[in-house]
Amino acid sequence: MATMHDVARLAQVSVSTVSYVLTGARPISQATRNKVLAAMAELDYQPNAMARGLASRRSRILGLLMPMDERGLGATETAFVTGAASAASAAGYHLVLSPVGGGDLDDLRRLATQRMLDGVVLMEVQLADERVTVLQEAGVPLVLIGRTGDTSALSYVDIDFDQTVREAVAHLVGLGHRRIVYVNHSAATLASGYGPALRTRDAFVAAMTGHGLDPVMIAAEDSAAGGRAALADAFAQAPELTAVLAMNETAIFGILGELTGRGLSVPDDVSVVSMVTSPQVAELATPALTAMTSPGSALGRMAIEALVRHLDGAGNRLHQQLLPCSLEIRGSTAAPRSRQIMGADK
Amino acid sequence: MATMHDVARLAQVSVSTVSYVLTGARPISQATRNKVLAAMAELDYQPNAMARGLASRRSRILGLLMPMDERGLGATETAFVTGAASAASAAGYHLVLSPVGGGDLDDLRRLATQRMLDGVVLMEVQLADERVTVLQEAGVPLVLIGRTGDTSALSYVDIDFDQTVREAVAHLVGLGHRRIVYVNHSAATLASGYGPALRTRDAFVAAMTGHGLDPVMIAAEDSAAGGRAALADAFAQAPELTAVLAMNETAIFGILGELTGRGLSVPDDVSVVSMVTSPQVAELATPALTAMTSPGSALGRMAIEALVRHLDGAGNRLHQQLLPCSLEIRGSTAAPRSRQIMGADK
DNA sequence: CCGCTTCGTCGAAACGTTTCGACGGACAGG
DNA sequence: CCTGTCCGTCGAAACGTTTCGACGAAGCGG
Repeated sequence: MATMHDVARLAQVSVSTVSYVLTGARPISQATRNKVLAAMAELDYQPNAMARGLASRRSRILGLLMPMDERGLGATETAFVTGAASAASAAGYHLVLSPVGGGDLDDLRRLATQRMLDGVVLMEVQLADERVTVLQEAGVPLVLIGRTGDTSALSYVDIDFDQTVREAVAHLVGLGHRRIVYVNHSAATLASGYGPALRTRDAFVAAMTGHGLDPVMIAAEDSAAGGRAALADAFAQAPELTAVLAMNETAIFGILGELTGRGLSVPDDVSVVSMVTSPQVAELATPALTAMTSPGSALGRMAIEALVRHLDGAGNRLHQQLLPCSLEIRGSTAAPRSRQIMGADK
Repeated sequence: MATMHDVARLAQVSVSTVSYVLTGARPISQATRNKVLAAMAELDYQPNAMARGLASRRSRILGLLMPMDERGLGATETAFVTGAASAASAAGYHLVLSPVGGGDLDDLRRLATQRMLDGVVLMEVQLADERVTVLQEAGVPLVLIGRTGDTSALSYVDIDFDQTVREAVAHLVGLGHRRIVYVNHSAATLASGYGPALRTRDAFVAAMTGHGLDPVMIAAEDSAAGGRAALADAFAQAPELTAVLAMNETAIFGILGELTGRGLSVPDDVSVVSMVTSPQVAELATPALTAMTSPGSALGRMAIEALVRHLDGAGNRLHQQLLPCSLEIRGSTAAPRSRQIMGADK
């Protein structure tokens, strides 16, 4: 393990000069720079991260805090992560993921307070999220993916659920559907203040009302069984439904199974649109699902970039940005066959 | 940010005494200890991780390196992670996940060589894995989840594929199945040296031969379409098949879809067993899949424990351990209906 | 009662960087 | 030719711990 001293000795310069070559904090002549670089290469020098962190009071490590429940990470979350990781690496930071479950708030506080993390990106934010409080108290720069209820003092990037839902509904209405059911997450999830569930609910009501239609929403457990039950509910509440819009990526497989079970075909009898879904998951179904694809990797990248800007630049401004999902039409949507449509364009 | 100096001053002891209270490296009288602890509490003291790491030359951070491809993390991988995280936290270490894709070997080398990680657990190991070489050269203690081809000098924990396959086959044979097809990962994956694919292939041949049966294996792409194609292949090679054993968690949905498409019912016409599958995924299908559930969280825990033992204890011994998946019988397996069975017990 | 361990504590030297003040020398303006 | 800037470099002091050697004070066997 060569140290800066070794490099300095070999290059016949002082230690501080080596440091300046590395950090660029002060100008160094090209000649000296080359000597130093040659010495570093010869010794295979690697700076010691701990010493650097201690002296500079910045670790150049960013944390991405992701709750890991037993359900696993969908492709959407994975895209966040890879987008964030490559952005961090481009900015000269390391990104570490920390699997903070619900219980380990203390662990989180310790991590934050030990000055090991320069900044943090928080995933899967609840409308009221204790983690945000803990981190703010610890004075750690913070960017959210998702939003708390009160966003006045927080930087975040999030999906534009409002526009996403509006586009999804517009697609179905454009095809001629009139009776559209929205399958959301479970009632418990809604009650717990899960932002996406709440925001899409409101957006759905708004979008449907805007078209002069009646919004029907069902809450479904995050499981195949939940999806089946939800579809039964849906037919009870709206027997003449011709389209389903589902937020619940897990339940959707149950919905499809139940549809088949009832002898209904997708998309001829019922059209299905899956919200905030990755292409990979959409392709799992038969037929492949028309879906609103989430801008996962872009969100991850933007979150990190905002954080880095906050750390490097003096700028204390908040970064608040929304990105809609993009509609990708696959095989699960079509014009409804039962009733002929009037007034629908195309 | 209070430092040790502040604590020492308040408690009227020397700095080193405070350090000994914290680390337990030398005995401290109960009276002094209490004074120090009181001072720490009063100042809300938190040790600085960087300074500690610099002075002690150990970061108390463990890395879990997981390749993040676009496919996302299944519940199995997630279980690894949570198991590992809780074990690390119990041992007084932090666990950070580093999403190392294929390309960033340099990034990995940097991370390892900057003495930021005390040790590393590697997931999804290939039979010939460059990452292992890089880390060994950097001198970072290493435990694998999975195995390389040559395991002579490596610590690892892995699934006991041999026994897992044997149990799965035994289950089907016990039900009376004779014509069993194994759907593995794709030919490309096999060629790339993906251990689980190769090991299960060999184990399947051995198990079937052991029962005096003919092993039929199909390679399937990791997609629903791949599964459908595989099933077509399977019927071409073994028209009278009554059971499918699938390693490919993604393809299995295509297999099920295709089965339904051909008017065959599960499990009455064809039994299906899914290998190395989490309960969550198994429940997605209709009917829920009989599956070999992977001991994910146990594997993660054991990997970390082995690593910590290696770091803390002087023991330089290798840790090599295999754990089988456990058979969980759900709705997708039953006795074959077409031919009556003779000689099958039960 | 004397020399020997053992126990609890202290002071100081690392650990490997960054960063600040200082200082020659080159260079420009007057 | 003198003075004031700027540029490139140096030396030394942090940064907040751990850890080592030392040293009094007990405790003990003889």
